[in-house]
Amino acid sequence: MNQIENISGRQLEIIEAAGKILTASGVGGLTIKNLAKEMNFSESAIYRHFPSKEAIIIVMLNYLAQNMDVRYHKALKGIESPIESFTTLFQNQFSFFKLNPYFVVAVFSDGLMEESQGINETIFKIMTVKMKHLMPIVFEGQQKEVFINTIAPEALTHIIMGSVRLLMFKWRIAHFNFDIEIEGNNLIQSLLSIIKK
Amino acid sequence: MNQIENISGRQLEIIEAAGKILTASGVGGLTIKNLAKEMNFSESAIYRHFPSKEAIIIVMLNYLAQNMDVRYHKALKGIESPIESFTTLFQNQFSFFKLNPYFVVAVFSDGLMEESQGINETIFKIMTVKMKHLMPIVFEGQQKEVFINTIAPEALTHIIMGSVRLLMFKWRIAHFNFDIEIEGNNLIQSLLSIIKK
DNA sequence: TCTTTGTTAGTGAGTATTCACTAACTTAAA
DNA sequence: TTTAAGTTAGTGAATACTCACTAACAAAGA
Repeated sequence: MNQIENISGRQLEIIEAAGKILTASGVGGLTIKNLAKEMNFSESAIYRHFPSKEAIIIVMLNYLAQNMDVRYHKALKGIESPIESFTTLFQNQFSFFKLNPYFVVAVFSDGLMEESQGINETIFKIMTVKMKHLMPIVFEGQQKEVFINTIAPEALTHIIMGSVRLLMFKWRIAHFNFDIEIEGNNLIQSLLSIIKK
Repeated sequence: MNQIENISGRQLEIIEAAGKILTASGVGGLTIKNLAKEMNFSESAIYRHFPSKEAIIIVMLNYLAQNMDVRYHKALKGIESPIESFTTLFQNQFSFFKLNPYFVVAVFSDGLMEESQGINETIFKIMTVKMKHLMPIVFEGQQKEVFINTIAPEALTHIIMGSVRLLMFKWRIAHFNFDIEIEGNNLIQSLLSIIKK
């Protein structure tokens, strides 16, 4: 889907510093000044590695999206049962979020979005990556009659993604102060108990 | 729940101007300068009516929350059936959002949230108002065995609220370019077809 | 093996712009 | 004559970003 981005070591460090700031202080804290402070060098040095703040965010989101896509592919490989696929997909997602909480901040923050068309498109791409993996699972589950058939796959996918997003949101406003893997698993079970035939 | 706020005519005008800006330009566009321009007077005149920008947002959110609470009460009065209550609650909500799209921008924007404790609390209060009305409907539906019982009412409420939130989000990033009442009704039907026993 | 030349990754000072907010003044109505 | 509601003209702080400059290193030619 996407060509492999060539990210230098320093660029990766900067991205990780940006993530650290996002987790700690949110979108509002992500300034060039704070980024430079986190990297222990001057503000202008940032611009040796990125042309703009927008570029930093876009590269960061792309890097994470790519990471996510690869993880999903690996995790779902060889799994046949839709229920197992469903469970694996979300378990994988929750453990990824646990590892990279700033991803949640970035993707679910509208502050980032409004200004830049490029950032907007990248976030949209991430939603698409997620859909790309979830939809076929739901569809196949309905075909094989293990998931309920009384509702269109798009509608079912919407409901599933919405509840997952809300869990993310709650996790974020709780400042990541509960175990997203445990709560995520609870949600998976709740969802399955509803959509299983 | 909340004492009636005493809002002057001018204050209400300013709140409505803020709403107009939110709808058109999002959280980033809501500045005192833009607010003054929308009101056709100088920036400093705003401060004749509000002590701070934060106060404007808080009063606005409180006003909307109160409005919402009253509407829900009226709409649900006299309805017995949980399914009808459920449908009415969300139809009411979607028509309210259609009338006040800026409410969606305000409440679902994380940009607003981060900065101020006061704003944070007000948004939390709004979520509570919504929960206050939805939870008893779900609970009663489960008691009367018209809604499924295989899942805790909290979990069911979470899934419902998540899918509604996601619809709001989609509506917003589509710049309000579809009919939220129609799509909302579709969602209500989808949800009912899942949670009805 | 020097020496020239170019590159990479940094510095610190400064740019224009935007932000919320304020002091001092004016005007008009009660 | 007091007060409410407006004006003009500012403030300081923060923002992303640019500028001229430099130390350290790499490569290539004499």
